[in-house]
Amino acid sequence: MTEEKSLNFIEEIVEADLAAGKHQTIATRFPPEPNGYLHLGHAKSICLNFGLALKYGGKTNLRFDDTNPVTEEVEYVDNIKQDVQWLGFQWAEELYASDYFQQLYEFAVKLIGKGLAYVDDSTSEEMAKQKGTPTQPGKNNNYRSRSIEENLKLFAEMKDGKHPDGSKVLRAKIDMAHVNMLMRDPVLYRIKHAHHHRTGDAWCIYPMYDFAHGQSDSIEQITHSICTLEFVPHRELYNWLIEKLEIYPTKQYEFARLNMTYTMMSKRKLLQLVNEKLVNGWDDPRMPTLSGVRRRGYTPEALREFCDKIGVAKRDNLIDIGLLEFCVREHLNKIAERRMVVFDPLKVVITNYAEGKSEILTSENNTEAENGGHREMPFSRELWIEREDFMENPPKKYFRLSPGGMVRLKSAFIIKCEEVIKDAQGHVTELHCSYVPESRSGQDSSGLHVKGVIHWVSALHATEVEVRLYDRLFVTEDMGSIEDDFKNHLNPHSLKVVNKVYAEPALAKAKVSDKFQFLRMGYFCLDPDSTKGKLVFNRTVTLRDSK
RNA sequence: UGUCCCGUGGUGUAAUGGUAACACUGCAGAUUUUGAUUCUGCCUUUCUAGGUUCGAGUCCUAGCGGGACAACCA
Repeated sequence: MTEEKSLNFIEEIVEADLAAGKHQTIATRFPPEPNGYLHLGHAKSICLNFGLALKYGGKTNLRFDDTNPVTEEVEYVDNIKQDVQWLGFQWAEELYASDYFQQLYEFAVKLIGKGLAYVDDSTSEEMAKQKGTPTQPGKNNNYRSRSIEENLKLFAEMKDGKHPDGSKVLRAKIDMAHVNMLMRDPVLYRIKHAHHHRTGDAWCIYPMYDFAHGQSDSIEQITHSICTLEFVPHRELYNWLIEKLEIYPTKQYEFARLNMTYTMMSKRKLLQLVNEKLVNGWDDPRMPTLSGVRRRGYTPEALREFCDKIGVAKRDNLIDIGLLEFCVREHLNKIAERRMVVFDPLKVVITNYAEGKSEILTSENNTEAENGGHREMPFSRELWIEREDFMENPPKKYFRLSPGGMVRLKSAFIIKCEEVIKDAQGHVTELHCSYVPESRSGQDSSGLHVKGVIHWVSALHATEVEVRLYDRLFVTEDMGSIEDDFKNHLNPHSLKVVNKVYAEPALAKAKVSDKFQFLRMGYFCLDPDSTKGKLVFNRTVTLRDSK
């Protein structure tokens, strides 16, 4: 196979490194902080990191960046692991930055010993003031000139719990006038008398991101440490620490994070939606979380295809959510069995069909699938059709049912509308139709040609289900550009529940997360809220509509 | 009035000094027992100005535009 696909800029770097013999094999890592659920932006990162290792024969570690015990929880750890596996990837090792706390502590001592770190007693307000601004240099304070011995002693005291939260920090001693704000003596360690989900109460000082992430990369001998663009300014510090600590020189590379129309990827804001009950949990099918889209009915295959299609580059982007939906439809079209379900029922009585009679017809499950097979559908005198599939005064290009008009009932017969029954208000309540017995699907000898084909369900055999119709979570296309509260942009119609939807009997056998195409209505999957008495289906995505 | 990153159709992404292309979207048509799928066609592109070069989307300079950076968050 000679499929030629151009490389993204990171693949080019990897290939160049491999070609130059810089590495024999590569190692990447996916480093989530366990303070929330994974979302579509993480999917991009996961596909990139794991994809690279798969493509070039390396390995990928799953490493939890758990250096802030106050926001992190095991619940998140468990769900993150589940999401990564669901997406279809397996990590080489499951690791935690907290595994390295002792090592990190020793790194800090080494830095102090080299005169490259000091204990600062300033408050965070004072430190902010001394730091300057992007256009003004910062100032040194008196703590900066403490002796190595004093720093060593004080840092040990911090570790031993002799000082309260916020009273002291350990800072790198770099340059308070540096043009890069991150190089103006960044905080390395802070005191937090907090219980950690893994290390318990063993520590009361915790390293900051900049003193944990790069060091963890280095300890694991990660060859390519890939992160998003907001970490570009951190790279200088990342390299400085590796150099001063004299440890394995991992290289950091940055790519542009995923942004999508009508949604939002901020973990902090997603948490807010959950906490304020504006959605029904992290796995609400409207959420851009992996657990949300999974419950919605998206498939890992579709997500991986999507990540492949959006590419990897360094410029800011806003991906049309329609592209994700395209990928979802593309996959579901191949794998989802078809079923007939009537959402807004209108009764049809077949006047020339014997009362009490019924017969079994068959319909293909999926003509797109290799061995899609068939299912049985009962047909009888009284049927439900979609109210929308009948019009009393149809426009020219309408080719469904109208008075005196004919239509094909999918996988069944051609019927003709003979009489429209209305109530006192003039509301259509029922249609009386005749059917053409020799037009039966597969053995049609009627010679009739009708353009319209509609779905239907036998009223006698229908099973009642609930359907949840989802729309975009936000009404604003670019949520990154708003200046007011993001909650002002929530779509009030993002969820519409339709009860009493009539489904063909074959659907009653559905199991949770089973995926179907409801003919002409969209793709649906069975929600875990379903009970024996009542099945609940989520609309994953509509069908393309070119009406 | 700083430093860094980035500017290619409507949206993404390619083209690695040699004919600007692929996908999505949109529009038009064909096929269709799903107005789906499938198929065909069309619309629409290198931020600006200089420079290097036989030749620049690509290299250089400047400008313009967008983004990032002043958490004891990651």
